[in-house]
Amino acid sequence: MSDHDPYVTIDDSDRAFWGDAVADTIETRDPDEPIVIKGGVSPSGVPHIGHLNEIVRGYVVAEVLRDRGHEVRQVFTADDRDRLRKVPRQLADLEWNVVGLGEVDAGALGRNLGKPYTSIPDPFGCCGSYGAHFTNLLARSAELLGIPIEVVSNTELYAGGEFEDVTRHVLSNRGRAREILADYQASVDEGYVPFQAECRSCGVLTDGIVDVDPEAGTVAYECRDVTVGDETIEGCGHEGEVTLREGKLPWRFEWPAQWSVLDVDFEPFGKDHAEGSWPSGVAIAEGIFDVEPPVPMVYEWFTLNGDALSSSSGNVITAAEVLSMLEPAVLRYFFVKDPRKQRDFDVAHLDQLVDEFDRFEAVYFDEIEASDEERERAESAYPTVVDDLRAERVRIPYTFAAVLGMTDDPDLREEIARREGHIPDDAPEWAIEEALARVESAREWARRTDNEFNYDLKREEIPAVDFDADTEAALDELADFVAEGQDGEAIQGRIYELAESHDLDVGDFFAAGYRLLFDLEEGPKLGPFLAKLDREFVVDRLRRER
RNA sequence: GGGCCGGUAGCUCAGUCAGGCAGAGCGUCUGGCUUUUAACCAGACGGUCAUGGGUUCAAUUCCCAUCCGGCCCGCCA
Repeated sequence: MSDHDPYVTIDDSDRAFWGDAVADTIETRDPDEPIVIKGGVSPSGVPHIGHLNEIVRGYVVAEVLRDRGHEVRQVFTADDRDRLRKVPRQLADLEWNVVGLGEVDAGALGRNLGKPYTSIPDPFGCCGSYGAHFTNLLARSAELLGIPIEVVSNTELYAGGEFEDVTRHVLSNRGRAREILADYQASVDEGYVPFQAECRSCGVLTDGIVDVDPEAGTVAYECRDVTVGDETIEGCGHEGEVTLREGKLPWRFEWPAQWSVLDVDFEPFGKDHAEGSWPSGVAIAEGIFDVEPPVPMVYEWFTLNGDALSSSSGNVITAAEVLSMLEPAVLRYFFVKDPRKQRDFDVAHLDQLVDEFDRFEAVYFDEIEASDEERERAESAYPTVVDDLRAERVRIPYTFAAVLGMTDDPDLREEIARREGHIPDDAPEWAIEEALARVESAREWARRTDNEFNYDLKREEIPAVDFDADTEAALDELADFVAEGQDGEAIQGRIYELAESHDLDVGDFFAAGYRLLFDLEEGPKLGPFLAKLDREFVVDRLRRER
């Protein structure tokens, strides 16, 4: 079975970039074109960045293969005929507004446990079903990242008949199917039938199969209780018959069936599948469907801010939220890193991720020193994270962008960025525009994490202040000094002098300044900051006039 | 209980496949700016490579055991 160890695809390669390792393995198989790359997830609730592994890991490999001249199809199966097992705590509308269950009809959802996602009404009423709603959000996540995928609904594969032959084939060979699966699952017994029927009476997917006639294409069932985790969903007891299109294969068979029907050449999957579904899937693909399993790749799971991603506990972050704080290219870059490592998506330290990306980019353009290893990785990985390779692009360091975010005047932002040397004189217009777009992202990051960059210049209205006479006198003198057009360092020095000459504590005097500008006790280095704001405003504000 | 993956500086991570002086960025500290607050420049500090054994001239790297985080053997990125 070592031939199908899903870890060796990357482990056994000497490539610096895992995407090359996978692409090499795929090429070794000499697959027909277009090469098919698949991912898939149950549309069970709000999609988070963990789910994006199923899309972005495949995309990275697709891009490497395309760079090598191959034609590639990236399909994504919405495994939407799976059962709703539990009611999620949170949902999201199509605009990514996360809402608690109380805001929708939770009772209605609770009554749908055990039914396929696509048989449950959309709680928001905007899509054809619960499944369609969350598949829609998954598709939108891909779109936000600029990744083209073909979304395939499992439900449609069954209902439309594309899955009928494989389903019949499994049922015709159910004895053998049972034997193979029993090697991997202790619970498989003599009476096991690899099919779940959608009860005509209550709609629950039942395992209570009493008879099958593959040739006629019918399955007789009795709607028994279904055990899902530690919950039991009551069956209604109805006895009836369905066609092969009105139910589904259990996951262990459905996955290899997808490989067969969709002709899958490569599929990345989470570590949860590495030792369960994957080996049994390989055996079923070879022993039942007589197809070669795809090239496998295991990815480790992410944590978010140090804790497990968990829909039920609410520790999730969506693509939309992430992309409010950084560019799509940076998020893609996160997925270009080694899939074998457990990785934390740390919102508090997003600046480090962005800095790392900037460096990665600079290595690609040969602008900084780097090891051969780093260079080799950037060479083939960078083109998968950006759409256009443009050496003239401009990147303002993320934390500096956060500083610029303290003011919302776009011209001032650009002026400061230029003065500090973060925008070259000959930078093209598009590059400046994109560079300054990062300011909005960094601002949002500062706001969300409420970190040391979260200063909000109170430009519109002066904060409520109450200074003593000495402080007021010193502020007036500082205003006069600023009015003369002094530079930042001079203003900084003057602040000290004024504090001393008016017998004020230096710290208190600085705090007065921060209070006037930000309604806070501390802030960025005051002199240079004052020098960078428009002078009239600063002078008026120091005089407490507006 | 059996098995699989991960653990490298305060933080985020390279490096381990193929054994050969322990790496980067950020943070911290120091100095520069004639005077506490850096978004600038220069420099320094920082590690028992989770722990303990073993193999080897040499181990972060290979082997064994243990600890920690997570996963699989029931469903689920």
